[in-house]
Amino acid sequence: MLSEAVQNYLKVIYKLGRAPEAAAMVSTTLIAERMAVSAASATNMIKKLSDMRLLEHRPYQGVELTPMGVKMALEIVRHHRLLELYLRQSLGYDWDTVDAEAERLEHAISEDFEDRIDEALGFPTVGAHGEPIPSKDGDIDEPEYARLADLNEGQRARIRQVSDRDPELLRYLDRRGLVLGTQIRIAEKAPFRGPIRIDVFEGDEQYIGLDVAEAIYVDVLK
Amino acid sequence: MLSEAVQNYLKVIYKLGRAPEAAAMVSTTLIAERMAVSAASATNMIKKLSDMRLLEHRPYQGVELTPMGVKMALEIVRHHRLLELYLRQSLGYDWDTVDAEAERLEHAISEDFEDRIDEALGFPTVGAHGEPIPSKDGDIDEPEYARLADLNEGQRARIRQVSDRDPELLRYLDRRGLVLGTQIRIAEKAPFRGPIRIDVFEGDEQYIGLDVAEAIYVDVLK
DNA sequence: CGACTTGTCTAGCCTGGGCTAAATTTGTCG
DNA sequence: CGACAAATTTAGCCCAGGCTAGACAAGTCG
Repeated sequence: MLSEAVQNYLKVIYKLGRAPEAAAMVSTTLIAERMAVSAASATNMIKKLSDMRLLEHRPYQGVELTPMGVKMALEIVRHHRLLELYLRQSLGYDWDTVDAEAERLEHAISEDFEDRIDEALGFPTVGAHGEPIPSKDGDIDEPEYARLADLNEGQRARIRQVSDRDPELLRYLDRRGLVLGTQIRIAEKAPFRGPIRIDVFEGDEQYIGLDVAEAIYVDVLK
Repeated sequence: MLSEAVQNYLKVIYKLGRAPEAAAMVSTTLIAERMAVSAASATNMIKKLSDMRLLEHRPYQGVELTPMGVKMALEIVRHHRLLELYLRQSLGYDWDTVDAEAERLEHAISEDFEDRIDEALGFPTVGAHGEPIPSKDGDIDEPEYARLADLNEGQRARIRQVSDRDPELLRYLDRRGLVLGTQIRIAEKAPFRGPIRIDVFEGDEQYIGLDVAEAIYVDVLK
C-alpha cells in the first residue's frame, strides 16, 4: 500500500503533466508549489518515487510518470472523482465543497467502498466537474475539449468541464448558470485580454474575464 | 487536530476502561495488545497523552482518561458509530464488515460530513451493534444491559447490543437470527461453563457456548 | 565570455511513532 | 524475608517525510 504522501505526489504530478499548458516534463518547483512543500522536500520524494520506478527523473530537467506511475495515479484520481460525485448526489454537497472532502477521504476508502459507490452512482464516466473518471483497470478517456477563452465571436458551445482548482470560482460560475451542460454563444470578445460577453442559452447574458474563461472547457457546436 | 495514532489510542483506552470486567485503571500491556504494538511503544504514547492532559498516568499502575480525554475519545467513537450505521443503511454493508471500513474512515471525515450522515440517518442514538452513539457535545447514555451469559434458566430477554470485536462472531449470530431486537428465553443452562439452550422468539431453538453468550447484552424482560 | 538569477540538489537536522534490549518495579510465593 | 516472574519503563535506534542552508547547474544579459 502506497503511503498517503506518495499518493498525493502521484496525483499532483499526474495532473501537472496532463495540464494543457504543460511542458513535456514536470518541474520540481511546480510539484513543490502544488504540494505546499519546500523544493528540497519535493526533490526528496522524487528520489523516492524514482527508486520505486513510479517516475523517471532527469536531474535538473524534470520528472515524468512511468506507465506504472500513471496507473497508480489514476487509481487515486478515480477514488477522488467517484467520491466527489457521491458526496454531491447522496449527501447534498455543493459543487465547490466537494473537492476538499473527497481529498480527505480518497486515501481512506477500500476497494469495496469504491465498488459500492460506483454501483450506487450507476457506474458514471464523468465526475462532478466534468472530468473523466478512470476505469478500474486504469483506462481514461481524456476528451479534447476547447477552452472557452480560445473561442471566437459568434461560436456556440456546450460547457463540458470546469477546473476544480478554486472553490470560489466554482461558486461564481454556479451563480451565473455556467454549469455542466449549459449551452452558450460568444457574443463579443474584447481585445487585449478583455472580458468576454456570453449569451447563455435559457439564461442571462454574462460578462466574464479571461481567467475565468480559461477555466471552462467546452465542446464547440457545429 | 489530534493525530491518527493519538485518536486510536484514545479510543482503545476509552473502550478498555468502559469494559464490564475492567479494573479502575487500564494497564499498559492491555493497551499495547489492543493497539498491536510493543509495550514500549504504548508507554511512549502514554507519556505523550499524559503531557497533553488527556489522561492520568500512575507509573506501574495504569492509566485513566481525564474528562478532556473522554471528550476526545467520545468524538471519535461518535464518528465510528455513525459511519457504521451509514455504511450499513446506505451502502448495504453487512453487520460484520462495517467495523473495518468505519475504522479507516473515522479519522478522515469532517464535522460537516458527520453532520450530514447524522441527518441522513435521522439523528440515531444507537449504532449498528446496539452501542449508544455519543451526542455531539460528548454525552453518552450507557445503558446497563445484562450479559446473556449471566441469565438463569427460564428468564426472557431482548437482545440490545453485541460485541463488535469479532466479525466471525457477528456472522455466526446473524445466521442464527440472534440480531438486535430479537426476543429470547433461556431454555437450559448446562453447568461447568457448558452451552446454553435458547428459545428464539419467532425462530429456531439454538445452542450457544458461553463465550458467545458473554458477547451478547440484553434487557431482561419482566 | 563572465556574472547573475533562478532552479535544483545535497547535507544535515527534526518530529512522530514505531522497535529491541536492558533496567526497574511490583507482586507472589516458598 | 528474599527471590523470581511478570509488568513496566528507559535508553537508544530506525524510518518517513518534513525543514533550512549551502552547493551546483542552466539560461540570460551586459
